[in-house]
Amino acid sequence: MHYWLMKTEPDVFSIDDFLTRKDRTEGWNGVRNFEARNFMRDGMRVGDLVIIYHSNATPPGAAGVAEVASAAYPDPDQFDPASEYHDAKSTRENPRWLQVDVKFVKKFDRLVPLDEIRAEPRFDELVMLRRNRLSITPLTAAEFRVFEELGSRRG
DNA sequence: GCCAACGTTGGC
DNA sequence: GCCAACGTTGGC
Repeated sequence: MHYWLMKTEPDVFSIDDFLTRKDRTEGWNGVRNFEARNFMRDGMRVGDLVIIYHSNATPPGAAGVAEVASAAYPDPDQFDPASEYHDAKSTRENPRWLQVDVKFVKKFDRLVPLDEIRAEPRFDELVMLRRNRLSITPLTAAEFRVFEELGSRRG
């Protein structure tokens, strides 16, 4: 079992949007960074747990939990010339970009804001804080539990 | 292989 | 909207 943090802009896809999808599952398309792709391809397994993080939001922060629901497979948008995610260098024989399916588990009782993530000593080694802009990062089991603790704090 | 230009991310 | 960080591209 591995743990991950995946960023999403809530204006595009938020934790609440899982509830509008079939099986509360979303294909995590649009990842266009090789390191993030490699995490999906080489690291993720069905059942891994994922913190869903809202970026470009007010405030930004951790919004809930999801789980990996498929192995990595080619992101279809890369083959679509009309898509903003189209990649002319990608072929169906040798696709560059992958996605996984991600299934809703729960929304936190409250958003855990970035300020609080930064201030938390148990997040001193958090890869998301150390690696600017990387949209998929690994978590330790301990870090995952801290997110759950902070997200379930009452009022 | 170097590195400057360019594009994107994402907090503010 | 600004801009720092930093990954990618392409000329050489």
